[in-house]
Amino acid sequence: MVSIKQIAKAVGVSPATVSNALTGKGRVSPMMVDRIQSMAKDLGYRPSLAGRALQRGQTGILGLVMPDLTNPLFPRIAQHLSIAADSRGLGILIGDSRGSAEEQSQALHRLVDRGVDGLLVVPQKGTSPELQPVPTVIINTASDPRNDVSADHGGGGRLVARHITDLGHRKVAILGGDPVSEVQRDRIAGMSAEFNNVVEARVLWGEAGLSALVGEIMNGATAVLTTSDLLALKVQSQLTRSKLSVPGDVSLTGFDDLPLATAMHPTLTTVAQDVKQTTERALEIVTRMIAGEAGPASGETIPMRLEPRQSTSNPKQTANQEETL
Amino acid sequence: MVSIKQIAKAVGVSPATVSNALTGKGRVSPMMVDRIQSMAKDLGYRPSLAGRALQRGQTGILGLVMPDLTNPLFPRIAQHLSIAADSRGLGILIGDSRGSAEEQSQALHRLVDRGVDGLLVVPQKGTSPELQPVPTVIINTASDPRNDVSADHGGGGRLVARHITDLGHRKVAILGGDPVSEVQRDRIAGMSAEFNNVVEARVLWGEAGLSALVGEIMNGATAVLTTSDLLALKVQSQLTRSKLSVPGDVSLTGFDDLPLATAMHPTLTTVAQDVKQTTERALEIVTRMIAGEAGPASGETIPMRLEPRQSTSNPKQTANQEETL
DNA sequence: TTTGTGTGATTAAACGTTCAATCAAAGGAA
DNA sequence: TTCCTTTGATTGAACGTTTAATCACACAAA
Repeated sequence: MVSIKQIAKAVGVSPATVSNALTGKGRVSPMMVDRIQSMAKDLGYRPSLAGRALQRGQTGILGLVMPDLTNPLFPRIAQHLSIAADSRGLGILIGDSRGSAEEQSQALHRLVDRGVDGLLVVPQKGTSPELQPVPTVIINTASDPRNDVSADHGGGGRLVARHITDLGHRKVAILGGDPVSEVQRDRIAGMSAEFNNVVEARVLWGEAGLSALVGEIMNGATAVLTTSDLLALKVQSQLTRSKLSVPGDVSLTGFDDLPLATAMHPTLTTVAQDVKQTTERALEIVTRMIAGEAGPASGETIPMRLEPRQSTSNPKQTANQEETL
Repeated sequence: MVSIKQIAKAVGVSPATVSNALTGKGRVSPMMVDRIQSMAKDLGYRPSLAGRALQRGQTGILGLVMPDLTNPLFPRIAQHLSIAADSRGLGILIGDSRGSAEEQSQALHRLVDRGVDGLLVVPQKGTSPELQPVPTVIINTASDPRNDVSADHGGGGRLVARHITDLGHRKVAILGGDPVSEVQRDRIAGMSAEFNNVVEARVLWGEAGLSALVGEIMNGATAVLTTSDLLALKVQSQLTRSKLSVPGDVSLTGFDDLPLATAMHPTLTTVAQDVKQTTERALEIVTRMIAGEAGPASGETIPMRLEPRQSTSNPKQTANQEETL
């Protein structure tokens, strides 16, 4: 490994001058800067991040903690974050909360011990990660008071709900995976708010809810709104087994716009979140915090986007629909 | 931040002794070790990884480069790797090849510049990542001469093929996503080898292949084997549109056992890879290389596992089946 | 007594970088 | 000339850790 000293010796100058020339900080003559830079290139100089980290007290590394790395959104978050990060010369170290609050806390500690300059945390559902000694941005949902930036899950819920309302549905079922999740609660709250009292909506949760669905439909529900695409796929399976077709007998919506949403038949109406924008904002906030320019939770929210596809249509005319129009 | 010096001062001893006591290296009296350790705990001492990295020339960080972080397998790889890594006190820095060979090379460079001690690379399909100045383990597939460890994709192909053969199918279609992918080619090669000449198998690729599928079935094919679960879902959509049912009219198989495989209806027969074992072996190999104990590509292969589910069954009796039994 | 052998601790340098403080030289103004 | 300012470079310390070399001392053997 070639160091600053070697360049200094090769050019016949002091290490400090080399450092100054390379970082553009002190006072160095233009011609000397040239000589040093080209010599650095010739020798294939790569600054030692370790040396720099020690001196500056910053590693240039950010920690990313997710509730569960098998989260279907993780790939997209990781990708955008990774791209945005290395355009700023930062690295992303991963940490997995493995589904529990204690593991989450340990993951945070490990990253802090590694000397990360900042943390990006998607909290374990239902938990509020303990405060760490480094700048931390929390990506969760609007209703979390600690939330720094997130998709507008409530708004997303309103979007699908409005879509379903516009199509003429007046009685629907809403299916969530786990009521502990603030994100899912916000999505459902958005739906409910939009439905207000023009649409009758029954909220169901988890496996029990999944089983209860067919009953709801027999009872007159003409659409099922879920809080995730995978859940929607499960619902579709359930419906198929009960000889109910989508969207013929019942309309169906998901959330997140995973790859499977367009692979399904019918393609799934869902709500997409702008992961790119969210992660970029998160990164901006955390770098700003690191620079010491920022304060507490800003709580911004990025709009979601409805992706209307084949799985939603007008409701089949039944006895329950007489009041429509 | 509390450093070794502060502990030294607090205990009234030299920094070197503290270092020795904490790492158990030099000669320190047992009682002194006790005093130092408890003082370290009291003060909340955390060793500076930067300082250590500078002195030892090792960062304790590994780089993980994937062809595309949105790869559906990435979450599982990242998770198991992350867990296995931090049980050894290592960190995982992520890099994204973003679908191109050049980006892959840049990602590798960035990680090397960051001072990673080793690299774990899932190569961009069809490429062979350039040699890096740090120990690198390549996770690809058996037919790649540079492969260090991977799932036995060929064996997986043989597994499904045998399953389909055992069920009595004698004419099938195989659908791959992209012939450039060595993994997919190996999977298909395994299928073909197993089918040998007892089952007639037509190999199709990509979107064109997807469209040609129905024709193949009209032509007597009773099963469709794909190289990925998502592809299988697409096939099912296509079949549904053509009023063909799974597995009634045609059996269907996937690959990888993604979450969607059990959410579908019917649940998808697929082949699971033991990501945990693969990543653990990869980690073991790379740490061994770093310790200087290992040589060139070992090329091990981890067996895959068939997951028989509802999407496969005996073929429907048709004119083409008269030779069966 | 001298010589030798452990034992437990210290010293000092090194890893590569940065940065404040310092210095030498040159040029301009008085 | 002397004094001041500017420019371009150097010195030296510091970040926190590790480690080889050294040292002081006690105790046993000669």
